[in-house]
Amino acid sequence: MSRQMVRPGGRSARVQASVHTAVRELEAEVGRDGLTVPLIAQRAGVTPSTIYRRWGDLAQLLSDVAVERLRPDTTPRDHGGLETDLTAWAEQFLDEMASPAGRAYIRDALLGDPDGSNAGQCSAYAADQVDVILTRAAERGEDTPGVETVVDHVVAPLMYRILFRPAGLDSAHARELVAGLLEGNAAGK
Amino acid sequence: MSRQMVRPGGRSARVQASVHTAVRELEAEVGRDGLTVPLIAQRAGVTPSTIYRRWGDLAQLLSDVAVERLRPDTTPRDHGGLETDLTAWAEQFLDEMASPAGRAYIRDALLGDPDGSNAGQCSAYAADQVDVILTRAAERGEDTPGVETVVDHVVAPLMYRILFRPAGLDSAHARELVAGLLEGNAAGK
DNA sequence: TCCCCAGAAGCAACAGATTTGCTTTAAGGT
DNA sequence: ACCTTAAAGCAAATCTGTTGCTTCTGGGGA
Repeated sequence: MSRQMVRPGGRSARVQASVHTAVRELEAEVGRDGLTVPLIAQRAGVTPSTIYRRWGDLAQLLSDVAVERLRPDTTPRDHGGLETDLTAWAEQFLDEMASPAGRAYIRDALLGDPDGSNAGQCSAYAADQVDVILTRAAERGEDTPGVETVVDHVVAPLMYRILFRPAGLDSAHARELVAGLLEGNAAGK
Repeated sequence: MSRQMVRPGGRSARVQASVHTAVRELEAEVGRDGLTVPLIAQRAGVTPSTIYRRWGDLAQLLSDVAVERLRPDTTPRDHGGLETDLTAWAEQFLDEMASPAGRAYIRDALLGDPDGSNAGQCSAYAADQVDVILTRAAERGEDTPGVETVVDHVVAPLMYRILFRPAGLDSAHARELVAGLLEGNAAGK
């Protein structure tokens, strides 16, 4: 389980917040590679051992912060039709995730994640967004594929290329994936 | 570039070999999390600074070792038909990659890989295997999709789930992906 | 063949990161 | 208001990474 929910209202929460803030500020100031636990602790007004005890190590702390930053901040825009909605969403997803910053967050999220829960969270974010789009389409009466199908045929290929083949990845490919999905089998699962 | 090819015949090569061996042995003895650079150095009969200078840090060393272990050791078996070949390959791929050990190697390969070359190598291994299968099918006169299509619709979904959604992943899903690919559009790209 | 050079490895001292036992603080429940 | 307990602070001990300098090794040229 992520270390997010720890006595939501007390000192722990304050510490957690100040540590997360310190990470974000320092990342901007000294860069991703300049981050160290003692440095973060100092900025957060906390002792290093607090961080070590709560997060284990820098990797897990960064993983937590990365997941936060990967949380979508808006609901997918409604363009009036499934294909346009999905295409626009996929393009934006790719844009955000394939950027150097996005890649770094994904890596951090995966890296400090012994049990896979943070990675699962990221995947859930994407699945939720897709679900919103599909539900909307279904309400319009459109014939929609299942969330799993979209994840397999759109989200996964994009993420795979982001992680394993940094080159040759553009929004045209995102559009093709969506198009291929909808023409082939609009009624998957 | 991977740190593999360094003066293939001299002392460097011996050091590299003994370090890699030490990593594999120790991983078996103390477990993935018990590994440290000094420990590996001692076992390899080398000073820690040698490792730090050549590999930078533990993550990058592990990444190198992981890529080695992810290299397929056999050519995909020939079952006489595209669908059977692909299905069998996908099931085996999933088996190997989704195991705890496989997941750990993939993570290691991805994480200690600043420039993405090790990840690219892993992806290339899979693509090569798929290519062998497709080429064989084409020679039989079968109608085959392109390698990219197979990577997008079979390899990527499997890898995505392995990394982001450890649960609910079985060979049935691998079979479905292959079936979906071949029924939908046998002549992709 | 012998000698020289460049690239690696060894060594050792150092800086800083991590771990840990114990003490102190403060949320949350009664 | 009091108790319980999880979490934070503190400080000493330990271990990991870093660095300057020396020594070794193997390949190439005279």
